[in-house]
Amino acid sequence: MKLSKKSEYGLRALLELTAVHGKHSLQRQEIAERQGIPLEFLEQILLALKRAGLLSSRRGMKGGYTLIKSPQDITLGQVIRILDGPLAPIGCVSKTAYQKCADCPYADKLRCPVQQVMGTVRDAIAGILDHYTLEDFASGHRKG
Amino acid sequence: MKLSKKSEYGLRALLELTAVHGKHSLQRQEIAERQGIPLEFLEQILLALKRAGLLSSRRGMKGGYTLIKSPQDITLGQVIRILDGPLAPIGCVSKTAYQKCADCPYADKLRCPVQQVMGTVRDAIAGILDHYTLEDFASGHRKG
DNA sequence: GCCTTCTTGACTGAAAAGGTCAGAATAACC
DNA sequence: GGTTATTCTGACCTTTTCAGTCAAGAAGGC
Repeated sequence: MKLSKKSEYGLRALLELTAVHGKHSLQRQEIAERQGIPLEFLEQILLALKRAGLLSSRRGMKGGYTLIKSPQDITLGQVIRILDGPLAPIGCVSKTAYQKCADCPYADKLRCPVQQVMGTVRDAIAGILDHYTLEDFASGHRKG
Repeated sequence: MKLSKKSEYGLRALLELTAVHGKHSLQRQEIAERQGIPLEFLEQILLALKRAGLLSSRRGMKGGYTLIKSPQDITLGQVIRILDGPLAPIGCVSKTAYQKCADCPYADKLRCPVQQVMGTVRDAIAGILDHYTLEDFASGHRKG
C-alpha cells in the first residue's frame, strides 16, 4: 500500500510546474533544488511525464519543461498511474490494467472475498485520486 | 499501492480458519491445499499471525492452528498491518507508525500538499479495512 | 521411543526501488 | 560556426523487498 518515491517526486515537480503555469517554463535544476529531488532521478520522471503527454520541453539555452494541459484537467490518479502503475491493490480488481488472478481458488470470481474487499478499496482510492486535480493539489485546499 | 502475496495468503488462510471457528482446528497442509498456498511460505505467515496473538497452535498429532479471538473482533486492517506494515501510502501520514519525512521542503507540514492528499487516502483505506471484520469477510457480503 | 506436527532461523534467487552516469542531440547566443 | 546550455537516451549500479525454500529442532500423541 505504498506510494513510491518516484510518484512522490513526480507530484512535487508538478506542483512547481503548476505554480508557474501560463507564465514560464522551469528547468530540471530549478525544480530539483526547490523540492530537494536528486537531479538525475528527476530527469527520468519528467521524461516519463512528457512521454505520457503531460509536459512539453525545449532543449538548449532558455529550455525547460512546461505543463501542456490545464491544471484542472490533470488528476493525481493519472500521474500516479503513469509513474507507479495501477492504483488497485491487486490486479484482479484493476479497471485500467485488469489481470485475472492465476491461482485464485474461487471458481466464481465474483464471490471471491479478497476480490470483493479489495475492489472496495480500489474504488475508494480511485474515487479520491481521480477527482483530485493538480489545481486542487497546488491550491492546497482539502478535498474528500 | 499494492497488497503483497503475504497479506493475500494470510487473509485467505484466515478465511479457512474462520469457517471452522469454534468447531475444530486446521493444519497447515489443509489450509495450503484448499487455498493453493506454498506450504513453507504459509508457515511463516501463520507464525507471524500467532506471534501477533490472533492464532493459537498445537504441535504433534492432532495439532494445528485455531483462531484465538472471535471473527467479529478481528479486522482486515489489523491483519494487513501485521503482515505488510502500515496502511498509509507514506510514512508521514501513518497513524500507527508515523515517520516524519526527512526531506520534505514544506516547513509547515500541515501545508504540505502531498501530505494532505495522502492523508485523505489513508483515511479512506483505513476506514474500510478497520471496519471490515473477518466475519464480514468470510460471509462475503459487500460492505463499504 | 517413534511418528507427526509445529517452530526457528538461516538461506536463496529474482525483481523492484532508488539513483547515477556517459554521451548524443538540439537550441540559443556570440 | 563554434561555444555553451540544456534536454534526451540508454545503460548501469546498489540496496532492499518479495516470494519462496530448506534443514534441524522441540513438543505432543501413541
